[in-house]
Amino acid sequence: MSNHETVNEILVRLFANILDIEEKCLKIGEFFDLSITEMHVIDNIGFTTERTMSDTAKAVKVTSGTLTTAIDNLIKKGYVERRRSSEDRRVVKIRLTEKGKAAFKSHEDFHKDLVISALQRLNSHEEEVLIKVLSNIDVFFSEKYKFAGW
Amino acid sequence: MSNHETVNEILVRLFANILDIEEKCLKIGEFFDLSITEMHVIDNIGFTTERTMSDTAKAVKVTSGTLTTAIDNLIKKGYVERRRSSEDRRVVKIRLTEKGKAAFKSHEDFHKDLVISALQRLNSHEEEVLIKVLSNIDVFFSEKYKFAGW
DNA sequence: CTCAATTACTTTGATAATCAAATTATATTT
DNA sequence: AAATATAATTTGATTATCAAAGTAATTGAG
Repeated sequence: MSNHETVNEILVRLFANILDIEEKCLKIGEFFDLSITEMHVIDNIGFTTERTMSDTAKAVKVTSGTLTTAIDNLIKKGYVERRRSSEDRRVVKIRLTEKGKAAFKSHEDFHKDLVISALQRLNSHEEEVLIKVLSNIDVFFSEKYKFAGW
Repeated sequence: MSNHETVNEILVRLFANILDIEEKCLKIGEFFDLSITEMHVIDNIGFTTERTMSDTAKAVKVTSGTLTTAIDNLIKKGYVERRRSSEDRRVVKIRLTEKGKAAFKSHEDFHKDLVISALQRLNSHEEEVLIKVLSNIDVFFSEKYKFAGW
């Protein structure tokens, strides 16, 4: 098997596993009532004082209708607060509650832990190779993105 | 910025975009009537002479009920063939049609492009290092999160 | 050799995530 | 003041998914 095939195979498997692990870890943790999708919305809102629905929808790449229902659920579960802007009453501002912030931190920690674990056994030369490759992939995707249209 | 932060940052961005990009690339190509999920099923069936529903369901990590409906649709769209095994009549064997094989190849090309980009600017020594690094991470994840294989 | 248990798959009934299009309320422009 | 544009929500649909129930075929224990 060529290097290319090997790398492809491992990358595909890694990608599939990481998503799976993230989901499973979420389900057994404190914030088990959040789906991956909801966690990513929380992640995106982050610690910003307040942000609008439109900004958030654009950032997480869903329609505003989809975000409305996502936020409805997150409010029901106590992770997010919503209020109308007084400057422009069409605008709705959202932000994380304390519980939402806790979930954010927990998710952040999970990521940190994953990366630390993954890099633990690498010497600095190996780390550099890995970073080079990740950057290349990153560039590949931004190129693709450009033409994939938006 | 530390290596850890760099890796984390790139990984987060990569993960946020990868499915999205793959989806967009799919939609503008010849096989626009396939969803990402369906393409992954096709990818998994591959060029095997024939495989069973159970094997495939396990490999793509969905229940057999979910796979049944996925395969129903792929058959409707002409990508997959299904027949009962004559040795054991409980077993259903599936395989790609010619159209399915064409879709498989197209998806494979996308991945090849990705890997070629990823390996750009690496010399053969670095390629070896990369494979070692990726393999380690891969093994590490399957070990550490074995429990996630519930 | 038979029938209870197991296996392989499909069906059913439910939920979550998503979109496009219609709707509502507000702001801006002409 | 009326027409247009914007921000968000609602509506109606689709797709992916699961768990549990159902069906058909095979295996194995007595």
